[in-house]
Amino acid sequence: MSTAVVSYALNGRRGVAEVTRERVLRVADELGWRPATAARSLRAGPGAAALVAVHDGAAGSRAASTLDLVTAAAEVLDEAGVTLAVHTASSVEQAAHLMRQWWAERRYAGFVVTGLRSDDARLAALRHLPAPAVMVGDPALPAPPAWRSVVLDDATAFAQVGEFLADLGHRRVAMLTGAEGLLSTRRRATALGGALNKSGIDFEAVSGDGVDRAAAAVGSLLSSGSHPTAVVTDDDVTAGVVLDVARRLNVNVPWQLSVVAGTDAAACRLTTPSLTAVPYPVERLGNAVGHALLGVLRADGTKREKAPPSTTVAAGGLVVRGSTAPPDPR
Amino acid sequence: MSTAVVSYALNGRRGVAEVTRERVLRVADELGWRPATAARSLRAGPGAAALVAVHDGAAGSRAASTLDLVTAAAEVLDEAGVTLAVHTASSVEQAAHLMRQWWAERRYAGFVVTGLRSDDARLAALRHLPAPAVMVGDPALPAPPAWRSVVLDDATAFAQVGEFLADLGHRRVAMLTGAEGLLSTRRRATALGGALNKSGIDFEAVSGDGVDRAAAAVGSLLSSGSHPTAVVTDDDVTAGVVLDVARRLNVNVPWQLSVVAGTDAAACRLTTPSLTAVPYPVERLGNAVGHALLGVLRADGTKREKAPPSTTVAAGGLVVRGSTAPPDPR
DNA sequence: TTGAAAGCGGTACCAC
DNA sequence: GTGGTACCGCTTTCAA
Repeated sequence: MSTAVVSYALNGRRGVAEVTRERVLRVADELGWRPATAARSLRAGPGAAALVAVHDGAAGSRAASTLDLVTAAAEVLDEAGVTLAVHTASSVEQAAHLMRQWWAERRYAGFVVTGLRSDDARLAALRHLPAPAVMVGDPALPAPPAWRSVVLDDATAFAQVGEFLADLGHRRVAMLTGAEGLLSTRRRATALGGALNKSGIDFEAVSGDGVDRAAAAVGSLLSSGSHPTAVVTDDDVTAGVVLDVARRLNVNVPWQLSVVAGTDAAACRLTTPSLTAVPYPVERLGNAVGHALLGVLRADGTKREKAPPSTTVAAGGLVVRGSTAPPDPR
Repeated sequence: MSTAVVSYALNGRRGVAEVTRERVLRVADELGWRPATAARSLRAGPGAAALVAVHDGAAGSRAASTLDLVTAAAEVLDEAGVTLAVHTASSVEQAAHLMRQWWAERRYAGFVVTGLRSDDARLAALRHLPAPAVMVGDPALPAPPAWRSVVLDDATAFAQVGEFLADLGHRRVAMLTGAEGLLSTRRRATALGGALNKSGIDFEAVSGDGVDRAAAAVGSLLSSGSHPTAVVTDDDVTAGVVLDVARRLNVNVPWQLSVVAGTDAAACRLTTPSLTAVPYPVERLGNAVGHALLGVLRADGTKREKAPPSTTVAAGGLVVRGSTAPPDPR
């Protein structure tokens, strides 16, 4: 039997007698044989994509959820025979460098980019390649056709937080934003501030990048004479810090201070009081990333499909728990 | 100029005129050319390794540190031109399956395995391949020569915790262990229990697998008439839960209850009181993994080197913070 | 329906 | 020191 027959049989192409096919499949299985990725790639191009996680602390607590995202994406990708690898880089620049290099080496067929920042070196790098890419979390920017975005609609959710706090009667609200350059945290602050200003409520955004700085910021916020009656954070860890600082300063949560975590996580249910939080639908986000990636990889290989360049994943309604209440009239 | 000359020049082999070499390198650089991974792999075999993280919750808070580990390992590996990819699997069995498949596809040259469990399917799978592998965190088991281990000596650290608590005067100590099958948590409990028993101190290990169960366990532990005066956890998140439950039950930490986190993390410094913790030297662990991986990959390619099959990384001395004190004589 | 053969992009051996 | 060439393992075209 010739190699061509085997190849046909294994790849499910027609033109092989059913008996022959079965025999081939059986033997391959018995031998535990699988086609070598390298040989296959040499001919057809790489069949895998990569996500280079920037691991410099600015990503904050979202580092953990990267693996959740990938797991969810892999669920979708596995069925299509695509694998998604995760790598880490210690800076945005290094991430850009790695992607450039790996693209030149034809190691990966495309990339997934998370945690976009303003002036992101990765964007510039990818644009020049040009490699298929999926941008996760942030609104679609003017992008080459080989890109697709998966947008997390947390702006709506944060606006809702603003309305919620307004309805409770809060008049002064502060947000502890995440890392400086992170696009998502700025977008969240804008949405929250917009909703609050519309109700004529005082809003202030304070940099809470990193737990230590967050702790310091909350400290000075609460020590001032008339401090805000509600604090919204960018992530769950920072919200925990707020609770702790408040407790230390004898500020009662939720009566003297309401706290909202910008990203829900298991830990939010376990604090005292438990944390009201904006859902973070990693799983749906991951699935969407999987589909977007398949689209962008296929579109590149065959004809340009007219797929929507962007999918929006709703964050969902605020999960109200014990850390929010009407402000104490004092 | 022929392809052979180019290949020689780029790979730094001798037998090429210096002028020629420089010209080749310069042109390659200008063109942004890099050898295709697939073509290279086809001849020389894969040049990358993979870590398949089991992502089923049992890994607990250590999920986040996987990326730290990989980052530290990559630092070492980059210089040798080896890349380490991370993938996730939803169970030990799936991880084993993926490694088997990827080995058959000659996609990766070796694997890194973390979070070993008793009766681990990954061990059996890898043993049958046989693929070069680095086992992280647990003591060396009877292993094929293509394996190497990076051992975290947390047993010593946990024994030290026992002595520390004994010296403080505690007479009843409990440990909240992590996921059932996890080898490391069992080893830690054994070391702690051994040290305590030697001092004639009452020791009890309770399953605290998952935050909810941990909370419940601490609750019932503290509600009983004469509860332990010290609790040791397997990780930092669980320690946070202990603090919270204690606070809710009006058990004063550290005077009525001392708490020790089994794995130090940034969060341990920020609780009130801050958490006494066993250091978790991810970075050193990662570097060791990098070196071990290089060793095991090279040993496979060329001659069998007589490198030590196992590297031990000390956890280091207990970091004493505010959550531990002599027990209240009541 | 099957077999033979040409690449894919490098590396390494061989003469020159 | 340099150029020609076989080969890595698979896919695919073309003839039989």
